[in-house]
Amino acid sequence: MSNIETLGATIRRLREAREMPLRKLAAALDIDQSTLSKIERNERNANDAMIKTVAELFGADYKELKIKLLSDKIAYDLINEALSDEVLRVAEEKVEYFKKLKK
Amino acid sequence: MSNIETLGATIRRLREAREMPLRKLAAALDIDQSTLSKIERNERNANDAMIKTVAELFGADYKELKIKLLSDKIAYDLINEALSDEVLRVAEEKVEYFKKLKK
DNA sequence: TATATTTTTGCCAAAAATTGTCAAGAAAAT
DNA sequence: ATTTTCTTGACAATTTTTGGCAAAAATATA
Repeated sequence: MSNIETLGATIRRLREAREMPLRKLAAALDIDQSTLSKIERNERNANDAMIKTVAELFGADYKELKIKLLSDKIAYDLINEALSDEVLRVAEEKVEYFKKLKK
Repeated sequence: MSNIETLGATIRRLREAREMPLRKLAAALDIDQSTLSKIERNERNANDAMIKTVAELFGADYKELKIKLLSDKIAYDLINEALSDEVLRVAEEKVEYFKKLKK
């Protein structure tokens, strides 16, 4: 299974599989339907509360949604960046290093 | 050589090696000295123009500074995130995939 | 110690980015 | 053709980021 699917595409896929209209999911998420439309097309950001609700509602894995939410953001920032590989490698080192420091 | 050093620490190290006061480097970067102080302690973000100037001024590698700038930001966002490893792995896949699409 | 210099801090206002909402139009389904 | 769903663009409200001042704190120098 591919992890490349964006969070927006994932939400849309889950929603359409249940033949649920935007309007209804938007209501469940307590946002305007236009906002949800944009989220599904990756023009707006979802947030933690939203993916939690989506996970519960559709029996999806919250962690997978979270990974998509965060990786979308990073990928978007790096898409036009020539040094993206090194950036991610160094970021990984830093995260590991600073997590250890915290303990 | 470790890549874990933050951009702020790097700038400070380069500056102090030349015994240059904050005030002077701040002037060269066209920002307030208090802002530079915060940048060196990673309380504020530097930007591309700033690292370009720093690279020229100190004969440092612009690309390395850029990598630090971007990786600092990502690492900071992920430091409190349990799923950081997966997030970075997926982000890498996405960047690769979407870069190909662009071509 | 006193003085000068450098660095840090807190605060504020301006600018930029994000968010939420509405209403109208386009697309799709019936 | 009518109804329903989805998309788009615009707007204000809110939040976040930025830049700069001015005073306090820290450091260096005489």
